[in-house]
Amino acid sequence: MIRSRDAGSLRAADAGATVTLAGWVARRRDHGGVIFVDLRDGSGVAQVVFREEVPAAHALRNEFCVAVTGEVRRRPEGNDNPELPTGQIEVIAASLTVLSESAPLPLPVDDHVEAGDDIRLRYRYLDLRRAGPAAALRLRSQANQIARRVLHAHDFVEIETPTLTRSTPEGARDFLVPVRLQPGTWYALPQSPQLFKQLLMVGGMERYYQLARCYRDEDSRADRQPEFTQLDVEMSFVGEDDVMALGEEIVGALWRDLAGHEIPSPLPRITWHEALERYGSDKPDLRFGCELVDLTDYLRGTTFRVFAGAIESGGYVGAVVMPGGAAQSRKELDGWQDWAKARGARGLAYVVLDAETGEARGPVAKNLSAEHLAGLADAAGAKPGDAIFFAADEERRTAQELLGAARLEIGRRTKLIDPDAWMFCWVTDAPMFEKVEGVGAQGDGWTAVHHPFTSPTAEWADRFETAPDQALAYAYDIVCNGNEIGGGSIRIHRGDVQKRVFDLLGISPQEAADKFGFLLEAFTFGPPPHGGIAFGWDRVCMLLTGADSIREVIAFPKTGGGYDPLTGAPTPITGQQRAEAGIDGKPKQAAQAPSAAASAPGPA
RNA sequence: GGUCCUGUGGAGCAGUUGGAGUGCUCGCCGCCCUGUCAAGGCGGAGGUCGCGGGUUCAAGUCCCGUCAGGACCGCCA
Repeated sequence: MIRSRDAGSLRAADAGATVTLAGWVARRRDHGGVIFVDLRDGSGVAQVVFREEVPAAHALRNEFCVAVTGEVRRRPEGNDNPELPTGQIEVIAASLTVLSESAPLPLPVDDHVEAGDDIRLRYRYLDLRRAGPAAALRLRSQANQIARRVLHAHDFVEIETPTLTRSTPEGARDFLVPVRLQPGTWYALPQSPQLFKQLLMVGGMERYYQLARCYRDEDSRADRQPEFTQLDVEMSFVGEDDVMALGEEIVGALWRDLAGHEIPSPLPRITWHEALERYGSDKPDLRFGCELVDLTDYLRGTTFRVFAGAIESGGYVGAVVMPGGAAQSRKELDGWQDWAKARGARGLAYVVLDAETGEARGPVAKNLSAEHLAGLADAAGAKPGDAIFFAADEERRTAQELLGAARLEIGRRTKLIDPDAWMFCWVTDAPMFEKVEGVGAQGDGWTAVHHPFTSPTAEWADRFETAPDQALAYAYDIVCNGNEIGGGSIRIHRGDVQKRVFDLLGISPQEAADKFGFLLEAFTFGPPPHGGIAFGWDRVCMLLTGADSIREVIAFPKTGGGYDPLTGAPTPITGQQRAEAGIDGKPKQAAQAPSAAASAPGPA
């Protein structure tokens, strides 16, 4: 080793020791006759003192990579720096080796300066020399270890699955890879290891996990990248409660060790329908109240057309209260209309309650009857001085989600959200199916909310076809502070049930065989009941580090356009690459699952 | 595909009603400086105001387009 000690590990007890440190010049203070250099390595920072014996120190510049040998000394009286763990000591340099020089920096390596995202990503390796970004990656490493510790304690087996594979049934766009050896054919990068982990259950591995890289070709968000990581888990011979208990154990260990927070056990559970009713979201933020109020019955009979139209068509009118919202200016209240329109709503009706008299005012108030206005505050749970926002739609969920978004915005604007709080819950009993609008000749159909291998609940197993819009699944999401950090389900392991699900989804036996024949075939050989969960590992690490984007916990993230400013990927290819890659080749035969002919789904 | 915000020496920002590339902090270069710790002092270099077009006597500033980054909707568990 070039160094004998880590700079950040030095303490007063080390005084008198001769050490060799190696690291970077974080900062220098050149006084002419004496030069102080903050030497930074992976462990921290220590002050090195250069005097006339080491004149080369004058030439040091920021981020030069150096090795220094010298004696650790207690700092002179009054010169301690209580800000630094190493602030009681300094190293008196006897010799200096410049291991490599640094060009002038394109961005400051300085914890006090926040550079723009593009320049940080372009020079991510310099960004990572800063304490914050470095700590984020180190925390992620610890999170990985904690998860592995918990899972290995339960005899889980870490297994890698292919990334050059077939399309998986998650429903997003695939990234495709051309195959040179079979021109005209393509691998898909996995959107998750879903099918492989189920095959591993058929294979008797019983308990599988993997920190799996997943790929989805959809637009980025602060919490979405085209490639991301899941902690993927699957278990055999279990029910929902078993999977959720394990999930809680993992989350509990993470937050205990990395956030110093003890989560309640068991975590609260809320059904998917209740989450929408109360919070207007399938990933409710429980850090504050302001729950939605269903006013459909209360306002029945109103002549206000916006509400009456929704009610008469069997829809929903609801409200959310903004505490103190009556104090908003007309401009602010108009701003809510723009806010609502920006998310595709026609507007956001509101009533403000006079802070003194409680009288309801605002454009909507004129349209409501005296009786409806008189009881409105009580019905909505509002006080004088509050504002009440309404949403009405013939689709219950549409109106509720608008109110849910308004609720979050209220929480932010009125600072009702405690930034230090951790509020977890499970959202259970998700619907199995969601209606899809008919395309062309096809009428309306159904699509799987989770994926087509998700098991109906026992209650619905025999009759989900009778009311697909109401059928419930053994599917569960774990939510933290309004972020979905994981989700899973119990899978279908019976061929007859799987066939009925495909029938409802409009997937023909031929199509099922083409896409998933290998899985269906596997399920003819005694598949165990099984289920699992996958955590959005980037999001988990983002929350644990307090970052507001998963980019902060990814070593080399991409920009919103899928561009990597560091490597310049993606790039065009040469004509030769194109020819070799087989992109333009014609496949010899239509790609089929190997078992397509043998295993049209039938009773297992 | 859509909406919004941002783009000004290497970094982060300010730039008023349209009136000279003006300013601040840091960095960079040179000189000085023996106890600093986001050291200090003096001097200096460094600019296609993202790019293109338009309005105007005059554009960093107003308008249109475009590119890049960010946030969001659609999309995506």
